Amino acid sequence: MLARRCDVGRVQPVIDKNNSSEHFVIPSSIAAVERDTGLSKDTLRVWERRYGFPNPGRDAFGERAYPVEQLEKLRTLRRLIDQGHRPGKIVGLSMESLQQLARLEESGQPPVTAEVQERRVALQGYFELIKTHDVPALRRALSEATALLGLDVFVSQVVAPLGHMVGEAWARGSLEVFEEHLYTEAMKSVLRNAILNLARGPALPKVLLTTIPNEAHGLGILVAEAYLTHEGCDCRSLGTQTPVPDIIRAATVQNVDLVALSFSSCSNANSVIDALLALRQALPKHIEIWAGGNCPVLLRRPPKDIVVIADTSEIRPRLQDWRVQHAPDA
Amino acid sequence: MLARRCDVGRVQPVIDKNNSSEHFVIPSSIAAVERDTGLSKDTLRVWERRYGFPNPGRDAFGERAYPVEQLEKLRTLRRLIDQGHRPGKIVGLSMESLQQLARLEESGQPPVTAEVQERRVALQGYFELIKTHDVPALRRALSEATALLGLDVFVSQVVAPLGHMVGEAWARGSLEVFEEHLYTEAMKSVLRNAILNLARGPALPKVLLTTIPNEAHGLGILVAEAYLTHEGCDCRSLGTQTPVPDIIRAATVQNVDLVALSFSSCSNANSVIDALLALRQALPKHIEIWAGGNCPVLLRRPPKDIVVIADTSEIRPRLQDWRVQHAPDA
DNA sequence: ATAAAATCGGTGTCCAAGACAAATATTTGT
DNA sequence: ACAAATATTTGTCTTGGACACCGATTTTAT
Repeated sequence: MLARRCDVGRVQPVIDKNNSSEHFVIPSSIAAVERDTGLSKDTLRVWERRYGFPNPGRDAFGERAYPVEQLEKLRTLRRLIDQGHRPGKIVGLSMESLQQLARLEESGQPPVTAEVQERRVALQGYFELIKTHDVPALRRALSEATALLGLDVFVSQVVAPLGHMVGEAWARGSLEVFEEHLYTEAMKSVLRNAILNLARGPALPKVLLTTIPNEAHGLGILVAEAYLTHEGCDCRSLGTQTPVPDIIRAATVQNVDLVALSFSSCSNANSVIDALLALRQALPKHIEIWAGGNCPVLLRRPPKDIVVIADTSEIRPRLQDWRVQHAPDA
Repeated sequence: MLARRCDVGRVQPVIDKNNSSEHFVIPSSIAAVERDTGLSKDTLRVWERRYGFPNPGRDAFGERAYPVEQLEKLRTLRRLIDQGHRPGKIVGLSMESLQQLARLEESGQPPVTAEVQERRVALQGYFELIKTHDVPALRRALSEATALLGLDVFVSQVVAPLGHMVGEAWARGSLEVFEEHLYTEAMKSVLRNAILNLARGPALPKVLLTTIPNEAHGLGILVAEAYLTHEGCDCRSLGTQTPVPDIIRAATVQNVDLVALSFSSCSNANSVIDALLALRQALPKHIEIWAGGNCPVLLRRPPKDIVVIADTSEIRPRLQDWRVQHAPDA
């Protein structure tokens, strides 16, 4: 009887900090590390070769076995790299240095306008609801704010800055990933509700919204849908992660005027431009492609004939442009 | 000046079927094929080596360039393999044979009970709304059905069989992927609304719901959340794609009684058991782990100490078990 | 002085061919 | 007929090399 991979190897005794009772922690395979960090197997191997980190042990079958500490450091590295740091400069640093580095980032670019300043207290309140994991209360509070401010103001003065706060807190490690998930769920719920309550007018343009595979963050397209619906557009969302050929089919069959895609900062840069090029290439000229989200590569090398939306405030003028350009002349 | 990868190579002239004007179709890189088919780069290369398919050309840099037809065939193959076919038996077949094979599958296992039979007409109606892409009407129809039948009956007699119909239609190619996305979005919207309208009781057990990374299908956890909330549980959803370490933290910090995960048929088998083992290993014994969804590997080799939910009808008795087992004795 | 072009180290992805554990199918033995 | 042993299939992991692309600096041209 052969030993099974899950039975032997990759097991190290570790003392639990909380209850001090001994238990075992299974080091992760390279596939699991890829899954949990978003770093490709190729990248993990080439870092090991070049920088000496990660430095995984080997299980009984000679395959890489990453201890939990290294997985944690890799996750921190990923965050910092998404923020603009270069791998070669930071992989050698200790975990403490990395956390310090993340903290420094904090006071970088404060996206605070005068109006936002006024809402600081409210935002802080939402943030504390996130930290206490009280999703129903958060949802209620956000929902009230929507009703009070109106959808467009809510988006620009609450969703955007709160997203910034959450992103920053996450980047410097003071907000757990699952807490960010809780926030995202609450916000999505509120936005969806707001969209449903709007009168759905068949006004132009007809918009298709989605994200490409590997881009799991769906908050962006919801914000866009909320804004566009509020402006009277005819929105159709495919949800997240639609394969590129299917985006093409949907846009063609449904005869939409523009395709709106959202990209987060954790999206793979090559994947983003590749998908945008393929889309632009396959779709007829008269269908516009809008790409939004806080994805660095969109600003650094914006592909030809793609409308890049760097901020929600750009949506309205862009929409005006479109409507002027496609004014009734038939 | 060096030629850039996106400028040269990988371009083939093709005649457009619709307007017969010539345009160019860019063959896909191996990364794009992985993105759009879900087949790993390793798998794509090893299939090529063993079976001679796919048989991509090479671009100006010697890298694989997959024509669209091959990408389409790969997507069909993926569908059939998810259905239980073996790669070696079907990769050599022509596209026509594959489609025929998919059609044969259709009359396989009809999951029709007497009650379901009664609802056939209604289900057919929903299906036609999907095919006409009328999402608002679909949402309205489904919403009415929820109110009429009650959430539990709606789940078992509408969501489940309709999901089957959609899955089958998709498998035999008579439903586009984007149409499945439209259906999913509408259903999610209806379920979310239904959940919000339920009184949120703080009754036990406290449940954490999510999916692992690489598992994008969020309908499963929504169905579970609807059912469990209807049964009075205290549900907290993290949305989709939470990294395993963060599921562990969320479950620990929020002190939940059980973690419910959903897996679709397209989820990678190794990833599934790996994640479940890691979770079971890291979480204390008193936290139950439930794994649901139509993922074949869950039934074939259910991991130790994991509760496998093969059908929504199993949720209620399982919940009973839990409540009996954890009856107030303190 | 300012803009465009060439240079250069850093970085991720791709390639090849081999190895092998685990999953599945088939044969053998009782 | 059914269980155990054997054979085949299949996906993932391995190593080490190659190179296109990115960002920044330096050089050249206007």
